[in-house]
Amino acid sequence: MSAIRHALTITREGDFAAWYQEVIAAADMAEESGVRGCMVIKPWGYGIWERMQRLLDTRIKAAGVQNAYFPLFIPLSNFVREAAHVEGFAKEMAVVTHHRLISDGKGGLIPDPAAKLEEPLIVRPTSETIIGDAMSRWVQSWRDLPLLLNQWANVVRWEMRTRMFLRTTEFLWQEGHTAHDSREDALSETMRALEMYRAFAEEDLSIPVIAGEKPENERFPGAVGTWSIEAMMQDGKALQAGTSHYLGTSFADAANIRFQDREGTQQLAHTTSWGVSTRMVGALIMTHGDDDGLRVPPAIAPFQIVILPMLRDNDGDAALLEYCDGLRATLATQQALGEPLRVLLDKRPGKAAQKRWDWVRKGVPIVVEVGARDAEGGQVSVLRRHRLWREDAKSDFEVMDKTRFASAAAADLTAIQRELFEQARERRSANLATAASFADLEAFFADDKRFPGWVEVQWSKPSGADLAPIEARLKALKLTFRNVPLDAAPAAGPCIFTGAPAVERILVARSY
RNA sequence: CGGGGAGUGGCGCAGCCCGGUAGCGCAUCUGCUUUGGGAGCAGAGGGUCGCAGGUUCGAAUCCUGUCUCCCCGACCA
Repeated sequence: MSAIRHALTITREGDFAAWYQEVIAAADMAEESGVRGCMVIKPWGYGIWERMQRLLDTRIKAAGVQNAYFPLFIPLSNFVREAAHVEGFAKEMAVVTHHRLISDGKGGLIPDPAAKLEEPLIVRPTSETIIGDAMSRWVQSWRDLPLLLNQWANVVRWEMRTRMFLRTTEFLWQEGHTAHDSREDALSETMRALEMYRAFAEEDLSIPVIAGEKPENERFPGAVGTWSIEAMMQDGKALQAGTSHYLGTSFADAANIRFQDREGTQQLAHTTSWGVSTRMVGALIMTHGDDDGLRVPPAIAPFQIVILPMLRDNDGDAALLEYCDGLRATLATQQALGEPLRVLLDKRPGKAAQKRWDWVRKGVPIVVEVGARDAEGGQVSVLRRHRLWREDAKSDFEVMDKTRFASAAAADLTAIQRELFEQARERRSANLATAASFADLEAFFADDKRFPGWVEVQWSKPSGADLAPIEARLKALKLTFRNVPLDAAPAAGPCIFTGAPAVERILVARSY
């Protein structure tokens, strides 16, 4: 092999946005649907989402949260009750106004004026209000609390600008909604969900994240406090990958979620909500993808190992397949990362080389090629996706004893899971800086060619009208506040914006 | 929603300015030869040119409207 011939035509370095789209197409994850901002999620993309669902759902249930399902449609009057919430979502709402179509006389269909709804229904952009409505009926006594619910659902937000997986008009997510008898308990649940997301991102997806509190201007509409996990993409931008909100009592007030406490007095419940969406798939692509396509961490790979027989369309194929199936059966009895190995024996007709590159682009962690020579020698040729092209080209395949491979596979996958995390974490560490002054911050982001990492600054945390000018100064640099890391060092010295004594350290970055 | 770009077989594109009944590469199918780092040759199939109107003898091409995608802003999981 002379020159490296990458599986994609666009590199991350060349055009990151175009590269992102090429990965989605090349890994066969999703495609446009013809409806504005809506995508068809194809089996490989959906398979990854299903793995995310399974692992996160396990964590959710382990915390004592129960799944339920609430309607897609929310009566307008129900939605309208929490003022700040409405203000935040009103401009991106899909509305159902009719329940029947009639012919327009020209071969088309139009809404039937006679079938206009008494009250419009909105398509949920999030379910605080309708779940709050149910909670108001389900919560009567302090004994009914905490009420811990979650739903897996689709939601619709009519965003101006869409990008596959990152911001689609319709997206899939889970939304946790809980009600508690005290602020402390609700806050504790908010933080529990945040920590759950951190562990999910880092342990299951190998995506390093920084968990912290959002500043006031980045809060969820109607929330008292919003926390997020932020991940650094390979172009240096930040992606908010999950959020957890403490909603105080305002949503309970709007939905009338009240309970009688131990003393017999009526109290408003304290509620929380928290969510993670299909945006995580985008985070996965931009964290682990390379110039050969996607790389999927073993914990969420629909297939962790693909066995690829080098079929020759001759009499030897039967024996080769038998050899491969033996390997598959051996692997299937083993466990890695707490679950049985997911192994595919790719028997499809077609050229083996073509199939190999298909799996490379999809990012299967381990591709095991088995040819006649391997079978005769009791061997296999192992390609580890995350190390492709890393060394001299010939060594991408490791020829090893079949039995030895089978017995080491589980540990191998566990190691890959960790290595992907380490690679991403090292990249992030190398691009995290601090700025002692606003001038430093400006200087850091002045060079557009430079990799735009994240910068931690100290600030005095002004609010309301005092926060707006700071936001504007950041916006001029295309920057936003990300969050105040939970583990940030204490502030000391002046605020870089106001010069007043700083109260905390906050991350600033370009973002999606 | 503003500013720019683009929609032509599955994918990537040419043709459009200067209207005359659609072409190239890849992919697919067939045959032969190949076969362990993306095979070669030969042949074949596949498109009402995003959609709707209009102009014209005739529209992928000109005009109007509209939908969708991409980039830059404003909005956001």
